[in-house]
Amino acid sequence: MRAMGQERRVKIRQEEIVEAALTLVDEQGLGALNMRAIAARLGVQASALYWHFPSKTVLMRAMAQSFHARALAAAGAGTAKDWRRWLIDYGAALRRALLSHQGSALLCATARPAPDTAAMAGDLLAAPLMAQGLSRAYALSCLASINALVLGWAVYEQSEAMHDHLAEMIGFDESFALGLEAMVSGFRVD
Amino acid sequence: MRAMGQERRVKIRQEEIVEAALTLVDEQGLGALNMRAIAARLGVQASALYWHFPSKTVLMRAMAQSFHARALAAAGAGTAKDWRRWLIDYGAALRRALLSHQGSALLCATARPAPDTAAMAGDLLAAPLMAQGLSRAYALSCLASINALVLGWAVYEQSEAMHDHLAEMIGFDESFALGLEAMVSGFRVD
DNA sequence: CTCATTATTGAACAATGTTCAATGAACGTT
DNA sequence: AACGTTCATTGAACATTGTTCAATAATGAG
Repeated sequence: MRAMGQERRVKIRQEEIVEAALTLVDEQGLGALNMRAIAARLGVQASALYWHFPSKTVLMRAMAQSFHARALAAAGAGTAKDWRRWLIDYGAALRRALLSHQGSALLCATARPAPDTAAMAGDLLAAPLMAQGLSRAYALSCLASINALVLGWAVYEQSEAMHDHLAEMIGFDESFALGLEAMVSGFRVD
Repeated sequence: MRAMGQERRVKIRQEEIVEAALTLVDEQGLGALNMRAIAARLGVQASALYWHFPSKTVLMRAMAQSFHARALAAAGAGTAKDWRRWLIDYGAALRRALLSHQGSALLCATARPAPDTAAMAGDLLAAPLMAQGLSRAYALSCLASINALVLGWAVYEQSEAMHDHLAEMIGFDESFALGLEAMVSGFRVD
C-alpha cells in the first residue's frame, strides 16, 4: 500500500510551500509574492509548484486558510467565558494574528478560504456562542460583523499609504479596542 | 494664455480614463482591469495612458479617490442630525456606494487615496461630529471603526468565493445593519 | 533489476505593466 | 498663411509573471 505514504509526503510538501510563501509575504510584502520567488526559496523551479497546486489562486487560498486556522486556534482556547468576553477575545486574537504578518489582511481579503472550510469554521466559531443561548443566525451575524471589523482595520493598518497618515491622528490599538467593545456591548439578545 | 485650456483638457481626459476604468471594473470585475482594456474602451493605445498617469497604481488610487468622494457627497448631505444618526447614515451610504460597483471594495482596500486627500476627507467627516461636542480624536476613532466595518463587510460581500456561502447563513443587509447599529449605540462620550 | 508512479526540470507561451523614439495634432507667434 | 513649440498618441519593443508541457530524474513496489 503506497498510496498512504505518498499522500503524506505530498501534504508535507504542500505545507512547506505554503510556509515558504507566507514567510516571503511576511518579509517582502504581498507584491513580491510570485511563483518563481517561492520556488527559489525552496531551491526548486517555479513549474515544480504546479504539481502540488493547480494555480497561484489556490495556493493563496491555502495560505489564507492556514492563517485563519492559526487565529481560530489562538482564540478558541477558553470557551467557557461570557459570550461578550469571548467575542472580544476572538476579535483581538484575530487582529493579532493578522498584524503579526505583513500584508496578511490583503491576502485574506483577496483569497478567501474554500467554501467547505469556511462552513466548518463558521460552525466551530458559532458553537461557543450558541452554547450560551444565542441563536445560530444571531451568532453568525455577530461573528461576521466582528470579522469585517477586524479585517477592515487590519487592511487600513497594513496599508503603507494609510498607516503613517492615520497613525498621526489616532492610536490604532486604542481605536480598534474602542470600536470592538462598542460593537460587542451593543449586541442585544432578544 | 494657453496653459489653462490645456490643463482643463488634461483634467477632462484624466476623468474620462478613471470613468472608463471604473465601468470596466464594474462590468468585468477587478481582475479584468488592465491598461490595454482601459485604452481600448477609449479607442486609444495603452501607452497613451502613461501621458496622463505615471502608473497603474496611481490610476487605481484616482479611482478609489473618485469613489470616496461620491460616498462622502452622498452621506454628508444633512449634517444637522444627531451624531449617532449621522454615523449610521454615513456608514449606510458608504456601504451603498461600495456595493453599487462590483469589486470596488477590493479596489479601495488595495489602492488607498493619496495622503493629502485622505487628510481632507478626515477633517470633512469629523466636522459634523465635532459640531456636536465630540472631541476630534474620538470622532476620528469612531469614523475609522465605521470605515473598517463597512469596508470589511463589502469585501466579504463582493468576494465571489464568500458571497454564496455566507448568503446561505445570514442576510447581508440585516447583519450589517445589526453590526453597525450595535457599534454606534456602543460608542460612549465621556 | 525492472518498471510504473511521482516529482522536477527547462523551455516555451500569453498576458500585462512599462518605456521610448518617432509621429501627428493643436495653437500661439510672426 | 507659414513656422515652431508644446501636447498627445502611436507602435514597437522589453521585463515580469502565471502557466503549460514534453522530457527526465528520483522513488519505491514487485
